[in-house]
Amino acid sequence: MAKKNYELTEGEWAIITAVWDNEPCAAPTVQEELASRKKWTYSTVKTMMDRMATKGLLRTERIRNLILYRSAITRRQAQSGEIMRAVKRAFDGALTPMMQFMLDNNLTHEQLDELETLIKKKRVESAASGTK
Amino acid sequence: MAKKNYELTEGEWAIITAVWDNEPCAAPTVQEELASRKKWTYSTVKTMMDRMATKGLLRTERIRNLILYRSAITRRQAQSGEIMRAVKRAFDGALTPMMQFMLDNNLTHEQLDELETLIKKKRVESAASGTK
DNA sequence: AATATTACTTTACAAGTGTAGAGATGGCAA
DNA sequence: TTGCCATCTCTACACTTGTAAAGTAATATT
Repeated sequence: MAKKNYELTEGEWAIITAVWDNEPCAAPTVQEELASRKKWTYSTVKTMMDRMATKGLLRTERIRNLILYRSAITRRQAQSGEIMRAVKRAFDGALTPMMQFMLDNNLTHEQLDELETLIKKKRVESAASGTK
Repeated sequence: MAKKNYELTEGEWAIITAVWDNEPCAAPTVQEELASRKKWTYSTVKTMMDRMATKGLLRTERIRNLILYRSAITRRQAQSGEIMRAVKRAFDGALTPMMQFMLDNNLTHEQLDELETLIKKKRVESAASGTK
């Protein structure tokens, strides 16, 4: 398995999000789905989707006159890619400093509490099975 | 104050990092500094730096035949921008889910411990002053 | 002064991304 | 059968980013 680091553009995020939510789906569906947020014409959406298919972000299946698209990467993969990108560029690849930055700058009281709970639970879980 | 969300490209990150470390500095300095990692010619570096100045990422001061560059944004601002970018695209703007994702996917035991300590300390700090 | 060195300026080009018009095509309604 | 509608295909263009060569100007060296 390749474990590639996917870095999607703004537009690609918009599109693949719509695909995840409707998959498998045709280009017009995606265009309509996005119509509220993005004022993209059908042409625009279709072009982007085809480019994404070429890149391996989407897969296509042709059924008679219709082309069905599905995502070729999972939401998790894309999310992970986005995080990796940030950590690599802005924190020299080190995750803990990045999390620390987020703690210091972006979180409220309640979110801190929430997080602490999560960590506790996480620790218990990973203790219960031989985790890295 | 504008509170803009800065999104730097890969190349811009490389350059501004060198600037932060040498500021104020001239383009040749930056080029030499980066020479090990990036095999960019002077021309390339200079072009990028001038574009960055135009964009407001760097500021310049001309002293006779020399142009001195300084960063126009702080490392923190750039880091924050990178995080905001990720959270906006990949987590619909919600920070806690992003942190949870990082906890679940990217961290080791030790890092979890580390983080918990940080959170504890953070909580004490913010309790000690009327924080949001 | 003549030359070499250093730093700057101008110009260019390819790939990628956002954006879309215009035309082709297949299937359904009148 | 004749159009109309949905969908697809082709082509294009501007802007950004990475990349750099070539030329010019200022300074330093001999």
